[in-house]
Amino acid sequence: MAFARSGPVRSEAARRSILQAAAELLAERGYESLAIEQIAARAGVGKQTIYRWWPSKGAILAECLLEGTMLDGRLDLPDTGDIRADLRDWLGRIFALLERPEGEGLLRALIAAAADNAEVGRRLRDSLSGSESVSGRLARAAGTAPNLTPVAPFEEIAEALIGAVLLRALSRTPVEPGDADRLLDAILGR
Amino acid sequence: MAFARSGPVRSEAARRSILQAAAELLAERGYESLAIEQIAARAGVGKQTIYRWWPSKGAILAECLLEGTMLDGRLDLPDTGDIRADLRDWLGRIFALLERPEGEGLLRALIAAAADNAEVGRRLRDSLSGSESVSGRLARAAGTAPNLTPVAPFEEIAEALIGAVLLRALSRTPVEPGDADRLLDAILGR
Amino acid sequence: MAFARSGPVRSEAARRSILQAAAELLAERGYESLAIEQIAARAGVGKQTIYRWWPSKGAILAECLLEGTMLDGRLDLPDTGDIRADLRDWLGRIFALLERPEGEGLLRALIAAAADNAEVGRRLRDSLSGSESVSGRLARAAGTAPNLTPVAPFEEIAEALIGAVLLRALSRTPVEPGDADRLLDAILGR
Amino acid sequence: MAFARSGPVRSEAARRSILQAAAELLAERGYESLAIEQIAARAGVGKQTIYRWWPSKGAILAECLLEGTMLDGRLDLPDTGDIRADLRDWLGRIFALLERPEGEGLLRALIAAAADNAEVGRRLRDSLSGSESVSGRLARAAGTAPNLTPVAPFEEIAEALIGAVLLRALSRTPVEPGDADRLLDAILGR
DNA sequence: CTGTAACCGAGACGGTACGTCAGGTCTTTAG
DNA sequence: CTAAAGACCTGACGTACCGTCTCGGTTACAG
Repeated sequence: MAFARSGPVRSEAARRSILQAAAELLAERGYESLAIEQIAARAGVGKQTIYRWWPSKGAILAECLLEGTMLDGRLDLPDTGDIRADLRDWLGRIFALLERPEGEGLLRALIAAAADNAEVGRRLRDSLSGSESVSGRLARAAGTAPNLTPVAPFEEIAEALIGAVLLRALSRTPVEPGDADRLLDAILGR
Repeated sequence: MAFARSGPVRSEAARRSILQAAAELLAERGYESLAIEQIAARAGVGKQTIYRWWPSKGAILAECLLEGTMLDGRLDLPDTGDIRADLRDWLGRIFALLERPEGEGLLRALIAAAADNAEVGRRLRDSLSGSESVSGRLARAAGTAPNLTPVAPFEEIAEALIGAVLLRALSRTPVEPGDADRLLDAILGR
Repeated sequence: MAFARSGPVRSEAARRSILQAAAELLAERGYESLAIEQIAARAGVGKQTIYRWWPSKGAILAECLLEGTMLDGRLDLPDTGDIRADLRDWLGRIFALLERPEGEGLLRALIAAAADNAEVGRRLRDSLSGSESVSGRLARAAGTAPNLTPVAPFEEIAEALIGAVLLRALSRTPVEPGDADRLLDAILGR
Repeated sequence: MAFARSGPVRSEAARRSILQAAAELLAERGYESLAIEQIAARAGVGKQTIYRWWPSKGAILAECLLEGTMLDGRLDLPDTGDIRADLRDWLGRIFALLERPEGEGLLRALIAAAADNAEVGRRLRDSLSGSESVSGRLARAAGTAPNLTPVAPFEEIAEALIGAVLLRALSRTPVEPGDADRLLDAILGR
């Protein structure tokens, strides 16, 4: 019988160890200084084991995002029925993350990763929008929510909210109490 | 007379040549692959002349932004008196930039630069807002413009607009006709 | 079985290529201008491959001397039974080397190397004395050779002979026919 | 009046300061690590002042040797009438110099300098032979000294003595009591 | 059971770029 | 007009990682 395969199969332990190490090092050193050799060393793994399965450090980070190794669900959009409250809660948690230096650093590292890896760019957007997208939630809520303009262009609103957060991180604008609320009011209307 | 200094003075020709080379290479190769040695080579300058005056490649790019070597005024907010039309024009030009691959690449490179250099982050924000800030213009227009909600939180609106543009570049969302208008309507209200 | 070693092994081809390149460049450029980067370039080898195995350029040259890459046996003391004739032959060949400009240059380069690397100093001395030391040969010959003062202090004689050669090279005294003979007569007695 | 010279003349203070600094630094750091910039700094002089008057660091050292800035007469051959005693005294002082680490270092530095600068080579030889050459003294003594083989080839003997000293320094052979005597006996005969 | 093929860790290899240092030339300024 | 100060270009330094490759050792399926 041809096409038979033999030999051991990909080591799940190595894979998880690599993702873990990559996530830690990204937060510690930023994207530019993140080195494959360091990942390999911290993960206790040969360099070739990384190159065998991922084409670039960006790809490793994309997989981290996909698995939630990095932001593990902490930033998902909740769903209590009150979309406005949910968004307020969600934005509040993101701004809280930005207040801590390591949180801001992590977000900036992710932005850098997104800037040179398309997959990370897409994943980062999805990841920040929670498991269910912000715009999707807005659309679903449109008919029922009493405190939301019914004809709002949901995609654009989501884009603006997330974008504003990214700009915050990039420009190092210090976060002040109430900023999240003001942003939300500005975009959703009062 | 004490405290007298002597010796030659900083070469303006070298300085401009370096900024020019840095801006070109950033557009061509992106931020991560941008190498000081290449800048020096293209500028026809010794490496040490760069290290003497700038602490990092980020600092060079920040100075480029400040001088307008990079986006040289192409993205300034115009001022015709009609703030809504001005914003539409401004956003339209930014989206037009994003449609060309090298334009999108340049913006992503700048984002990467901003992500690891605070000064670039601040300058990028100012640079995108034009010589006069978007929020400033919004505030000034508030009393007079008939087509603008008078009590709008201008800072937040500017943040959202610019942020949305950045997110576009990061997530590689393709630009389609009318996108700029829809974004503007979504945020300023109809 | 524990304690097993794995991984690739040192490349013998790279090692020999580096020694060869170092020997050539030393003769061409002298010791001070001998650059590790040039050795790496000429040997077709990465710089790190040199730094991995040798701590300094002196160490490379010491290994050249040890392997005979540099003077490859051309200057060994022969052994015909007649120690005086052997020494005359040996000194003659050294003086012949000094007559050619590249030979003198090579010897001066070696002296410079010896001056800042102890190992090269020792190896140079051994190397010039041939595989079997001059003083050893003198001692063995003492009982049997009819044309040699029996009680001669062999170590010192060897030292003086080799030293005189070095001084020749350093002071650029031009070599003239009969010089080798005169030196030998002066030191061994007539 | 034609051919009149104007302006200040070469500063003797600067010249001596440079030679002094060069001599000190050579002893401290060796020849390879001896840097023109350091000489300029220690001498309190601009680099250009050195380059204006000397073509290379070797030339500076040659001038030091000529002026006696380096070994200032300490190693001159004395003249008591007893040539053998004089040589013994002279060799003894050289070996004493070799026993101290900084003395050995200085000699090795001078050898390195001689190896890449012809002028230093010649000067070093003369310098070590004292203000009056060893071979000259040997020749003059030939008729009168009772304890010296009258027909000795003086040039070669001087060459051998000095050469042996150089080889000592290069090969780091430790100096032991009586070495100077043994060398002298070996070469002059008993 | 036993081969054997693919995995694993380790790490050497030819390279590129780093940031530093010194060399030697040139220009500006003070005296 | 000299000489200091020091900016300039050049080029080597020694280090960190790149991505590829080669080792032995170690599974886990195929026969």
